[in-house]
Amino acid sequence: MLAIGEFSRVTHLSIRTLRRYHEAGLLEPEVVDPSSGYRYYSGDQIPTAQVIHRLRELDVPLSDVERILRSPDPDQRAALVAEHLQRLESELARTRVAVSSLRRLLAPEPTPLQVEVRSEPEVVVAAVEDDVVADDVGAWFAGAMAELDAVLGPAAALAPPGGLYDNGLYEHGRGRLLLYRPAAEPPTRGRVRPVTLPAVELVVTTHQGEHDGIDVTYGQLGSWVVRNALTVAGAVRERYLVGPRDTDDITAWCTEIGWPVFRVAASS
Amino acid sequence: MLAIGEFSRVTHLSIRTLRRYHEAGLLEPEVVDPSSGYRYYSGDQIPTAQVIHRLRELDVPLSDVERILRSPDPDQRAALVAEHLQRLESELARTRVAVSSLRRLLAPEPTPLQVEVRSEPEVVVAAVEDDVVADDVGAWFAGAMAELDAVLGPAAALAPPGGLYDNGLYEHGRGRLLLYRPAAEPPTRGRVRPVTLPAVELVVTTHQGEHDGIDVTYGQLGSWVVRNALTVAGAVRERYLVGPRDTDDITAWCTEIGWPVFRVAASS
DNA sequence: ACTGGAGTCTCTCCCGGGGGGAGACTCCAC
DNA sequence: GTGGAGTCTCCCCCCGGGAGAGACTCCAGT
Repeated sequence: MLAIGEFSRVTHLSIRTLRRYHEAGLLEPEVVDPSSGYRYYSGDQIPTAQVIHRLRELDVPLSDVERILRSPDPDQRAALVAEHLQRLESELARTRVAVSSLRRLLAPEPTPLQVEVRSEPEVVVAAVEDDVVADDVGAWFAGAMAELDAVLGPAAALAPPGGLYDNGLYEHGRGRLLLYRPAAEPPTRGRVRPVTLPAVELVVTTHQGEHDGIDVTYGQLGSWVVRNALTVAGAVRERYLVGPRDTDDITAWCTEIGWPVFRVAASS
Repeated sequence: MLAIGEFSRVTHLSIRTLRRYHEAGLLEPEVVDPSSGYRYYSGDQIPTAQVIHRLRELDVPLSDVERILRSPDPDQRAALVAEHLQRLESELARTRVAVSSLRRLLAPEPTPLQVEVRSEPEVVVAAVEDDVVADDVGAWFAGAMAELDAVLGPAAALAPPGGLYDNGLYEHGRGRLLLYRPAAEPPTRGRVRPVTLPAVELVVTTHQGEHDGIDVTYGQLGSWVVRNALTVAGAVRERYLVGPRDTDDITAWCTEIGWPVFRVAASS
């Protein structure tokens, strides 16, 4: 039996942290003296403590650490760990994107922007629509696109798919998302419905390359809108002119961004 | 001039976050209506907001973001950013270490441990000693070793260097560190002083490979100590038998860990 | 048996970087 | 002039820890 101080020395976890892990039910001391409240750990708990330590170093939340420790099956445990390693990997990808677009932002000469103003007529499309939290956009998008493709079939590549992004998504972190594909006679199946996109006046530009860096382009388009004394009205529209379904060359991807505005007199 | 909502839409920063950035002095609105408190941003602030966004995605603390934005010289700015990228890289290294030792921990068959009990005589060494916070151990170690080498000269590789690690370092995150090199006549220069290491009874094992995974070995040694009903007494000792000064092959590194104990009757 | 010091307990407060929501005020178009 | 959208401030919550106060407990030495 080890008192908390000794256990701390052996595991390199601070006394405070050990107490917190006890409180969280993550690492219960083998014995707790009911009168004094002293915690006593057994030597067998050292490996467990170290696993927790490692997982925390990987920024695995305590709740997930608990799930991993509680799962009796080693295979299942390995799967949970692998899941987190995957999360780390996607974070790494995110970091890479941030670095590259930071470079782009700090570049002395900003890329000039091709902006066009266009009247978009009302159109009926096959769409999937949901209220989504900002963090889930990626997953939702993949699912919605898959469902659209499943319902419409892959043949209908006549016109590129697109999406509408409710502004609440950026302002409050959640909002309505709509993903659509043009279709002659939009069916109703699963989450797919016919939806009428209203006619709008759009300020349009295109974003080249990886989709993650797109908010830089959003910002440039926003600057343009401000300089031209316009006001944004309604959900942003994106159209995926060239995307993962078309090519594996990420740099060739091309996304059109359309911002609805009020009363456009003339384009520049 | 953009109200906060519009600015949020353009920059993809949430309204709340923009308010916080204002409060933190990071991104002051161009105009704040003194009567209503309404914030109004100019289009020129969009790039700044996006730079902040990117830096935050790289987990740069707000205080450092501010320093980066405030530094007028682009070169200096680039240097600050590069500094953070380096931090990211070292974090990545830390992650890799955690992953590998997690694998080691979850391995079904733990490596058997060679443990030895040894009486260490009193010895006088050339040492650097300081109170150090846990996070600074790496930097302190590098500095102290460099100073020892500078004072003693590289020739004195007769016996490997070593260190004493106060237990408070693990229990409370800070404590006394001592790094030494054996020397016939320890000089007094800079931070280097002659220090007498007291005689102790040591439970000793060795750790192969990268130093970062060493706490797993600490744990194994701790288990051994517990199983053999011993009590830890005093600061842990490490000796760097093979280290970065000897070889670039990290897997060949070899660190001896010695834990002082009370009253050892027999070894196992 | 007593005592002192080290060890441990619980408690509250703090940090950073956000999110949630209440309740009041303001802006603007009709 | 009015309603609804937009915005304000204020307070509480989240995580995973760290800091410190004040009281209690353990244990070795006398």
